[in-house]
Amino acid sequence: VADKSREKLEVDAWEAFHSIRTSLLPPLVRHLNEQCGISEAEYLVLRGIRQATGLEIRPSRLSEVIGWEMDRLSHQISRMEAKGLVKRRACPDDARSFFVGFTDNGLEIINNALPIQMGAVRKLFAQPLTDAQLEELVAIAHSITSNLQAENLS
Amino acid sequence: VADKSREKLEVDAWEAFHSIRTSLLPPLVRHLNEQCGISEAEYLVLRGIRQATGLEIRPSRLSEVIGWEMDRLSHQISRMEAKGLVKRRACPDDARSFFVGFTDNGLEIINNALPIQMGAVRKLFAQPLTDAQLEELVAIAHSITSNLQAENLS
DNA sequence: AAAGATTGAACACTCAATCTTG
DNA sequence: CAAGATTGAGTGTTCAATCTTT
Repeated sequence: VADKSREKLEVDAWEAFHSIRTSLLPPLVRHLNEQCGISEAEYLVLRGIRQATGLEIRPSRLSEVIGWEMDRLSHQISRMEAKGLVKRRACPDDARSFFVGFTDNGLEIINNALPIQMGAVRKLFAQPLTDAQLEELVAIAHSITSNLQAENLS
Repeated sequence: VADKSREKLEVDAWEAFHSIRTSLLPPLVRHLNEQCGISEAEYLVLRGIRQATGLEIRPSRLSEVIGWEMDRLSHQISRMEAKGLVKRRACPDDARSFFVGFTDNGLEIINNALPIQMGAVRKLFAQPLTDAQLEELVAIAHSITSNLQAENLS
């Protein structure tokens, strides 16, 4: 009986995790779109660049910061450059690389979007949870990512 | 000081939630692809159909079961029909609608994939967590989705 | 008009192959 | 050859518009 209830618990928790994803992300993304005029991908890239000290950053570094593969980032930067949100600037040290920086419009948009999105996350994600639940989420994520290093699905 | 630590907790928890998403899903999807030859979208649709009693189901019902909008599902069914994973069958009651069912190949694939994917989820997601943590995830999801009904980001 | 479903365009992501510079 | 980045094709997702049947 103990095994059976553990199994049900596992399935329920997995579905719970997915229900958070699927219920929370769409309204957040829609809100970002309507209030700030940018997509989630554009938001993540602009936020990543803003974390850089000099308001510009090399793509390989940016890909680490936001956890994307280079091919994904390269496509996204191209689309955003075409839209006038970011611009590429030559890199003096290494001719293979370059810097990505904001356009004036891109900087204005992300400065506007950051507090708006943070407020929305707070309202929809954090507000209904207790301190203990927030702490537990951090612990859970740590357990899962640690275990991931060890396991490899063969 | 209390407000400050609550704010940090909220940001940490939000990042923790995302780190689960971004660390767990890619290996699971890759595993599904390599072991079963299908994508995540194909898996979700096939699993949804298998939950139907008669091994076939109407699209509008399927869209509720898996939580997708109809346009997304319609595109996906078309691609899967072209690949020979599912087939459309006329619906006698209502000429606007139809039934989606498995092809022989589609049924074989999902019967093979279900236990494989469940095992992978168990190994990467559930195994490192305690019973209490799994229960907490269910409670957290419930709090968030309940709150979502009340809030609307104006 | 409402319900069930589809379509085409725009945007996003992944894979494998490629190109250039170090 | 390694590293940094790009490209093109294939797949997936969203939005708004559309079409048919009820």
